[in-house]
Amino acid sequence: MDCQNDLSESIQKLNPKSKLFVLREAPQTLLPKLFKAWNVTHLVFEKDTDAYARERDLVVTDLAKQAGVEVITRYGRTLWDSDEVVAKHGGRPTMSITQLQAAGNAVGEIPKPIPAPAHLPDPGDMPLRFGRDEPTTAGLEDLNAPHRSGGAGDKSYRAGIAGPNGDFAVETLEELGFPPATTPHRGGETIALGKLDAILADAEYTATFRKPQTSPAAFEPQSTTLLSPALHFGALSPRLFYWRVREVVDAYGGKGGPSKPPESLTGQLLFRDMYFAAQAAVGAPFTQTLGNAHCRFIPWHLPSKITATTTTTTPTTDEKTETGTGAGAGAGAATSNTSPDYDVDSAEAERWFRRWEAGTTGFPFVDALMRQLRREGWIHHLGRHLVACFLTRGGCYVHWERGAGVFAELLLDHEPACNAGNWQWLSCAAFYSQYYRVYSPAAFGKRWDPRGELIRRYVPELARLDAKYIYEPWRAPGKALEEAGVRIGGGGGVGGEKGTFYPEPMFDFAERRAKCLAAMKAAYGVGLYGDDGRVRDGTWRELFEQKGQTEMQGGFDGTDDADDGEHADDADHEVRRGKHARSVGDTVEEGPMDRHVKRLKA
DNA sequence: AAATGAGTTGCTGAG
DNA sequence: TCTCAGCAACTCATT
Repeated sequence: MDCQNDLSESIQKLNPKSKLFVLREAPQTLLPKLFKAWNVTHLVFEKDTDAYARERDLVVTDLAKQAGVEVITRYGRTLWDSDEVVAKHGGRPTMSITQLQAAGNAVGEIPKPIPAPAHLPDPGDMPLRFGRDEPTTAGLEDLNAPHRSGGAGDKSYRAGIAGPNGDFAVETLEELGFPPATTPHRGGETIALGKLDAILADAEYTATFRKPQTSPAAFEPQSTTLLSPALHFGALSPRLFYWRVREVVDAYGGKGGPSKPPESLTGQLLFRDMYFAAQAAVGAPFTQTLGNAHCRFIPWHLPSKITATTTTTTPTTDEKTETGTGAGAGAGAATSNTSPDYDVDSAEAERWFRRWEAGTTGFPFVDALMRQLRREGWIHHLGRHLVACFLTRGGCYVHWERGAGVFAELLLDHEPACNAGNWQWLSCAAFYSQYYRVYSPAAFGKRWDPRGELIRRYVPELARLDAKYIYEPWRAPGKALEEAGVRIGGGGGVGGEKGTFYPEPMFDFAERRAKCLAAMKAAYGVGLYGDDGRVRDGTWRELFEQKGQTEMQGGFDGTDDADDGEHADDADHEVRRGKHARSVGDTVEEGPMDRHVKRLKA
């Protein structure tokens, strides 16, 4: 919204008669009517590699051809056209930064951005002498419903194609039924370009930027550029970013010279291209395990439901694209990693997942990051590493697709390709395999933030606790807790006296780390990938049971809910909705059904 | 072609 | 304060 309003104002500055004209209807039904009504000769749009976007753009292109409209596409989301990168990489996904660099270099030099127009023509007539088609949502639920306030629902469509005043205005949060944003991060090209200028003005920062050495605990100001949301929403061109950084880097004469990819600023853009190109090659299964030949099958808890219609298709090579928000009308079959349905194979893992999501794990650094994410829509990349490792291979052993779903919902800079790719990286399902390198929820934070300032900010319950104990408050002596006004207790909810209770850690981290390591070793030993038939039909289980492996889907590991044998049968089809917008303060209690849940498939 | 080194971002404890 | 081996050990790139 910030972006659309800012763009509209920029257009108006060039020509007061013009602006950004927003039409409220799905392009698949709207465009054919516009082609006729407005005598359209050309349709120009940006390519995209996301599964839904590809599907939509194919339909639109076909409709345009039928109407005799010439279609022109450009790619603006990446440094190189992802399809060309894939072509130069033999049609295979780019699975390492070296591969991306080699394929990118083979494509050619990264194009320089085209300057913005200096003037714009007047808009023509835009008569709307046709009816409005409703979005084809039959059988689809409104995924955003939980976020719309007051049960008002989405009023933006009801207002008509040209909006409530008939002036093609940008929709408002209120029309969409959303409450005011809680994030302090604002969008729009003007802000993004201003930020870029400010960053580049600091040549030392720009030229010597080394991502692994930026702090995940820094806030006000953060240690990285925070330009990822601008890249996502199209407020900043990655190629403009790249070339303006290059100018500074090339001119830099500081001691020790500039940093280089992959750690440098331009390196960060290369990683982005790597994920986009990987997605372009793999297609729809890239955002999930099932049907993904490049993603290891690891029998995590809380796996996505496998249904007859779960997509396993791979698109043909020519129409590949990238990322978008996927939140549009009709985002359907193809975007399945955020599918709300998953099997609760372990009530314990489900509780851990809920507490992770709510920021009430009892591990303060994890909770601070998750609460920062929920409130502000952004956390530092290394913070994402920690919480992702913790949820998957380094703690909860919960499926990365669950975490990716939560990130997809909360991140301002969410790119399906980067999100899925990074979750695969951190969970060691793909891109990365050193699973024995496990982040510690206490040690990792301390390294960057020994005073625990990030925790004090986002977990106010602990704000006054001595730095010595702030990462592990359960180890604090009673006296220290008392002085800080902290009470440790509860299973992850904040108790009656708001802000005074902080939960006990939900498990012994060292113990969980050891279990996860052993389970990862077993999974690597089995060596299945997502496209294996045994993943779909469930016979993968035999391979793991032969190895005596217990930490897996439906595995019995003798934990607190092992007393429900008589209910095992009706647990088989227990499914939980994956989208549940609980706020940080909510108590996450074990539901009556939870204790009945055991395993999903015989 | 087997072997070696490197891989954006682990932790702990010794020196 | 910093560096480094040890922990256990995976893939990829290069030779």
